[in-house]
Amino acid sequence: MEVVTSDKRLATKRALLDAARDLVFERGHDRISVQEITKRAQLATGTYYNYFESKQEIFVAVAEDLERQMAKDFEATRANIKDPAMRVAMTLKYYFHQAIDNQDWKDFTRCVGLSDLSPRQDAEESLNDIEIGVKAGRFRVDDLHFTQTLIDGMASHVNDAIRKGYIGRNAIEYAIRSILQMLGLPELVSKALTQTPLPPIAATKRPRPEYYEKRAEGSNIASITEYQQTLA
Amino acid sequence: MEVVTSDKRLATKRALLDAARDLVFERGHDRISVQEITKRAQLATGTYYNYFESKQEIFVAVAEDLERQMAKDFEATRANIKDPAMRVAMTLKYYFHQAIDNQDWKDFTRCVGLSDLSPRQDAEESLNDIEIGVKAGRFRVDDLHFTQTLIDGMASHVNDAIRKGYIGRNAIEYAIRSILQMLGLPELVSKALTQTPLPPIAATKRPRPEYYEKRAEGSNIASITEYQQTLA
Amino acid sequence: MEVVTSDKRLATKRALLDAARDLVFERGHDRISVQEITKRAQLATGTYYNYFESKQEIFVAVAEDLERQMAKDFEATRANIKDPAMRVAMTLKYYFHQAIDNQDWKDFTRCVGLSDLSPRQDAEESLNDIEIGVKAGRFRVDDLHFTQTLIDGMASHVNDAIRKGYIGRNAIEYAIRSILQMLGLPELVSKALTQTPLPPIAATKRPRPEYYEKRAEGSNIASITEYQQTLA
Amino acid sequence: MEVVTSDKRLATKRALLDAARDLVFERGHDRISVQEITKRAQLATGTYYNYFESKQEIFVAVAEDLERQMAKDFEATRANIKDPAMRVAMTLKYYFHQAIDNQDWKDFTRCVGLSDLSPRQDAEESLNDIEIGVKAGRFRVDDLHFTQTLIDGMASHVNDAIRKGYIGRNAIEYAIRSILQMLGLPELVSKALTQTPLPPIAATKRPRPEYYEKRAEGSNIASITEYQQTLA
DNA sequence: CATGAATGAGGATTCATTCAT
DNA sequence: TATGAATGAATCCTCATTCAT
Repeated sequence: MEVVTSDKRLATKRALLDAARDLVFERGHDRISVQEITKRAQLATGTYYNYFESKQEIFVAVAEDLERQMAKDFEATRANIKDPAMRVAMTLKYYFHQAIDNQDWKDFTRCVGLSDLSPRQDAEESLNDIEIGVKAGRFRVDDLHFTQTLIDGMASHVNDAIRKGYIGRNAIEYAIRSILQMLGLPELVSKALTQTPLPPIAATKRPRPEYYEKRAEGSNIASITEYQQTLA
Repeated sequence: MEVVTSDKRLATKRALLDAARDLVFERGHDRISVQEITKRAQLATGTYYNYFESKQEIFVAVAEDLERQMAKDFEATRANIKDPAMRVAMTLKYYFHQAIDNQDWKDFTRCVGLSDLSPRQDAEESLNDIEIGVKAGRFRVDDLHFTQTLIDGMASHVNDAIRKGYIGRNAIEYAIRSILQMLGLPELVSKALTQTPLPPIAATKRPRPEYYEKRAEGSNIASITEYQQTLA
Repeated sequence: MEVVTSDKRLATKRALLDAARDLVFERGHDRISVQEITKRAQLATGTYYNYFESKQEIFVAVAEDLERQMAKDFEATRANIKDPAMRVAMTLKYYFHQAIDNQDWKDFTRCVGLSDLSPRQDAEESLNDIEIGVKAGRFRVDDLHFTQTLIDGMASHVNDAIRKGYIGRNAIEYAIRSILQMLGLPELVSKALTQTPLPPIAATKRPRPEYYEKRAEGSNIASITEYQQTLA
Repeated sequence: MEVVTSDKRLATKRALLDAARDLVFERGHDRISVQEITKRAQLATGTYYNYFESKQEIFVAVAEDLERQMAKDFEATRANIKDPAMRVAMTLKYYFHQAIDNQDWKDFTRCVGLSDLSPRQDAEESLNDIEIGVKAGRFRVDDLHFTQTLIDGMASHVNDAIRKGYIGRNAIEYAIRSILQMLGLPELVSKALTQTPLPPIAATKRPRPEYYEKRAEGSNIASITEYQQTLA
């Protein structure tokens, strides 16, 4: 309705979003009710429906938050990739791996019944990436918008198939290579770009139990002896 | 209570179990009600509670079914492993990989809120394996029962940590090696056994969409071109 | 159906009755199901309906058991009362007091929703008592049967009113006196008989907590000091 | 939570409470369902659970209502008792007798499975009474709060024992006397206070059948002749 | 916009009763 | 007769959603 969205409105919405997210992460097992969310956010039940049309909607919004966080984590790395083709390749790789490895994302979406959702690059940004590649003469694309949508659909589909176990994770490489070829890159170039490893990206993580935190810093394997000690 | 369980009783229980399993696999997204299960099984609502004490109970029972299926799939392979230590190693490996890769198991347990459950070897069988190893002089173990429980707990714990993303899948190898050492095998032997690859095991699969079925037989990667065709 | 009732049939019925009675006295608070009764009696659910037409019916039957027990407790005392008028007076008094003071009766009937029921003398026996009185020239009654029914109804009504608190317990005396006059005794005689105290009658009691048991034997008041000790 | 409770909220709660109470008094025999209560109160089923957490809870609340009514009935009488010791004695006597003789209380609590509940003086008021007595030098008490709780527990215990038929009603006198002595009054004084009869207190009664109503005004015994007329 | 009372459909569970074997 | 599986209505309770204030 309003183009201008007051600070207060934003704050209230933020409170609801945070409440929803925290509740899911705190007690993932249980069903979470709108009443609980509003209570947690210190708001009246009815207020919820001034911001979201249904219960499910807030969970989608939280997922978008998580997606934005991923984008932010990746931002600096992205900025350093000058070659448009490499940027597209790395971005694809990043989101594919997030879909498989980002524990917060997986926990959250599973918990709220959005298991089918894949994190994806912002459409505008993606479009931009392709356009830049085209302008730089690296890509050959007839319809920018359609191409972007196509890539999006492919990625979503591949993630789905991996999740369901129909195909293995190596499908990611094939998918990226195929997309690059589709954008007009020669086969060998596509292959090379695809094989380039993703630089390490520091994820903004939610707190984990201390023990594993330490592990994660060094080798990510804890000795069995230590495991045994935690079995008490 | 009763030692004698009539055929009819077994048939009804089977009908309920099948109905529950099928419903979960067919529409994993939604919550499944007892009413739906009994309707599907062509029974009255109340009948359910002659067989299970709560709604959750049937899901545990279905999980046990899946576990039994895994055991059956592995049976022939197991029988061919003569060395007790190798048999223990391979069995551990099998169940570890099932926990991570068996899609039916993962789908099902996630869907019914049993995500924490790990498939595990039958306790009796496991005990037997250890005992045989001891008698053959391969293992040195003081308390058979306790050792079995310990291994079970460790496996469960490792699976849990992997699922939560705290550690990587390579923890499996460490876990198996550590267990073997714990059983008294020398380090080098443990390592060697651990690294022996698991022979291919034909899983009894539930039907998949046709397309992926074909894929699965040959290379397990479908070309992107084909993917695109499925995007309609 | 059968005039001959086999021993087995009687035994089964007795098992059901005992199970029902015991369950009520053991956990008076809760609702008791037919399933529980049969389980306790080591019988199948369906068997119940070979003996009783509805769930409520068994409770009525148990109440009749308790009534029979009262009759038995009173039997010896009754036998010693030679005067027919006195016997009627004392019998009335006995049952009136049982209705008010017999704790088992009160607990049981309340618990199974039969609070309105009053214990009463067996109709046949009552009729007999009146007839004897008539034959001995003490009573003047036109219609024996009707008179018996009338007395029964009056007693039931008085008990009801006392239970509901509409009238006090002294109504019992008035009731008895009125009944005796109704049977044709002169006012003074009626009064005298009514005022004769009921001899002490040893009730067959179900076990009580030990502490109160001891009390009941001596004075029926325990000192407050002792009470306080039980408050821990 | 909320200090402010809207009028509407109070009205709805009152409607539920009244509906529950009336249903119990009207058809004490039957089980009463939440649906029936809400229907009677002209509300939706779910509304009930905005006011009470469980079915049982409303019955406790109604009992508290009845308790408040008792307190109100006794208020004027209490106010006229100047001596703190006498006030405590009379108050104890009042509630003891209510526990035994208040038909509404007994009917209600029995019917809803709260038979073990005893009506009791408001804790705050009771505490106050003791404190006044202490300040006036009539009582000697170390710990006001604890003493109040102790008295409460004793009363509850005595009522329970009377209800179960373990002891007679004369236990009340012993109980009161003992409590007074416990508060530091000399034996003779305690005895004297205990024996003081409770002044007549007009109870706020729910409507009774007309016949008994008239009775209650004069002698509380109706002649048997009249009884017979009601037997039709 | 915020509020929170009201709603009523939906879901888990119990249990009196029936009936084929 | 005994059995016990099957039934389905009844009941408690939850919660997404609406709406008057």
